[in-house]
Amino acid sequence: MRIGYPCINRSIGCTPSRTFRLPSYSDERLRETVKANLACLMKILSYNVAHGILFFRITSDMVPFASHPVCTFPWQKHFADEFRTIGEFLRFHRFRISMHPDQFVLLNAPDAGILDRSIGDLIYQVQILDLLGLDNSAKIQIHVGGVYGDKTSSMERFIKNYERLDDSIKGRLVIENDERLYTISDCLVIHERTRIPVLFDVFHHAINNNGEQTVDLLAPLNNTWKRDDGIPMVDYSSQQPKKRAGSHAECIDLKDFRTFLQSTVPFDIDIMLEIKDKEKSALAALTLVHDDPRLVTGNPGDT
DNA sequence: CCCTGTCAAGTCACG
DNA sequence: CGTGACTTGACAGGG
Repeated sequence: MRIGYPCINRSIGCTPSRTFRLPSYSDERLRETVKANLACLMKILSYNVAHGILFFRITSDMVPFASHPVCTFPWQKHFADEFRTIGEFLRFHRFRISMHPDQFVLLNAPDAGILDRSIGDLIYQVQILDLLGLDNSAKIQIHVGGVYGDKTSSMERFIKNYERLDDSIKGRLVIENDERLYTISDCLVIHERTRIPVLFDVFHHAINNNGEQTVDLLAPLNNTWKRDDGIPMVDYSSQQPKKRAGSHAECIDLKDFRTFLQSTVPFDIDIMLEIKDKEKSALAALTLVHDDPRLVTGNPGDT
């Protein structure tokens, strides 16, 4: 089991998501931005190793406009050495890595242009993971997409479009339940047809479900991840008290997290903490686990 | 220097 | 019908 946090670190003094406005685009601006983002990523990863945090989500903002027509600069070649170095570091320390395209990536979009742009973005994210030299246990997690007034046909469209994807994308793609439209049961239906692994978002499930109990879902979900996929990834977050249901908490609710961990034994999973204070909550969660090893299967970082 | 409207992209729920 | 929310705020112009 590993514990991780997404994209940025709030205590380290740099961001790996530096960007600029589209009208300011130039190859030079792109080079300096990506260079700074890569340097910051390395800094975050070093911090994570020093603190035993071996699960990390790399931001899709690493290379601004990577899948936009304006970007013709061969950043893949230009930064190949930097990516390789970071990748060696990741493999040496046995990191687990994920990426999460933003809401504009919709594999079941009826609009051909939206689908094209979505696939373009997936190709970009695959390139990042490939340049890092990571195997197919490094995953790209997306939601099923929109409903477009007809859920059944929208799920069919997802399946059809998924099947047409290049194997390099298929090997890394996993689907995640969302908080409004597609539940875990929907994802499992799609899995039956495509064999795509299903990533369990605990928080979304609490808000949007078909009455399934978490404890009953763990085995079926676990089975959707094959050997090459690595152990299942899970997204966990806490409700921000007194805010609308679904808003992410500022810091982790350790009592709730402990209860969740207890319910997952004996399944070995990697847990992404989607909490606003990022590494701070990850450290708190790790401390909890170290103080009570019975909460997890295996040791933190041991898988 | 700080404030804040806006940013490449899409969908849906809510008020 | 405009706005907020989404895995993640940061840029850049104006005061």
